[in-house]
Amino acid sequence: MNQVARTTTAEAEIELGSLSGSLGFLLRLAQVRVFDAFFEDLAGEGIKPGEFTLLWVLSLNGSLAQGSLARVLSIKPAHMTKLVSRLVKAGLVQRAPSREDRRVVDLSLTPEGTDFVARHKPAFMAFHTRERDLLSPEDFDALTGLLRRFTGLEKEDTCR
Amino acid sequence: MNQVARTTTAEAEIELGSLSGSLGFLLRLAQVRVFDAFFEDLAGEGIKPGEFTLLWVLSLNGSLAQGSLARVLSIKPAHMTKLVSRLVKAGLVQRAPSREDRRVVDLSLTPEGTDFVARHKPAFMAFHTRERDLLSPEDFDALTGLLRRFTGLEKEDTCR
DNA sequence: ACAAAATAGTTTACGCGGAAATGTTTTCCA
DNA sequence: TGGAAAACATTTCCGCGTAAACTATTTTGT
Repeated sequence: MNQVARTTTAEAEIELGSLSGSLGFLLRLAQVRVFDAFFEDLAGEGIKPGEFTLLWVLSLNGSLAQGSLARVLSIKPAHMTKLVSRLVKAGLVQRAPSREDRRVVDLSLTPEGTDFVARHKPAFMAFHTRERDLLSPEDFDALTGLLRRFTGLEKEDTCR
Repeated sequence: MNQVARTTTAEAEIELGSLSGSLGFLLRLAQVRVFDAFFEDLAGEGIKPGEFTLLWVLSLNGSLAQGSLARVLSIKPAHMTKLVSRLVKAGLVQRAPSREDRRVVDLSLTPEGTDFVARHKPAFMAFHTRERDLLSPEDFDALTGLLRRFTGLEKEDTCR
């Protein structure tokens, strides 16, 4: 677990120099913090962030090519194979060779996978609202907005 | 047919649902992006972010207890031991049992370590300025400011 | 048409990072 | 004071994630 800074006197005064303005360093610290919050909430559920994200996106899109999903989630192909294999073994996801291009593998949820997502959706949404509580509402919106722009996810208008 | 008819063109329109507002998801994407930028710049230098961060902080503080350094950088003790061992083996860092408390290990740079940091400081600073170019200046400052507050690194007020 | 290049996914081998258990030293307090 | 509890580092074991090499398909160039 992440120790709450039992800040001995010297520890608070450690000089970080330009590190404290480094985006990479700050992003890492922030991610560690969110990760801790995730497991505080969902430790007992047997869910891991990456796995549930994959199931979630599949549940929203029905069926997707494995490669497309990998690119959208910034998951490398090698890792994707293992991630999907785990979920297939768990009976939540099924692979099917695409009929249009026999190189690609189409992924979709099994009935069990659909049920799994439905069962855990409340905890997932609860975590999102809990994320918000780590900052003031306006700071949270500002932060996610900047991150969306930074990551190129600024697709604000859904096809309308 | 529905949205899946053509997976190649559908990639930009994959539905992410509440994921696109999830802080954890966005932080992960952002970190991947910064990580890529780091290796674009410093691939040939044989530097890895975590290792150089450790050397950097040591160079600014002279000597630190291993545990303090771990807490400040949010590195788990188990990982810290391995990280330090690598740097000791590389001749850049030296361990010394603390005189005051023989449980703690004090870390400091070797002369070679000091020289290493000095040699690579320009590339390190260049990467920081390059990080800034991934966003507009005001967005960058806003983002890092919010992250500092979020991570509890709010060392002082960002005089408003 | 057909060899060369490109693309999708898998396999293999390895490094990063963490949890739990261990050994040692220090602190606490009865 | 002496023994239990805590703190620090390390070791062992395991999962996450990537790079590089490989197989199988499709596309492309001539």
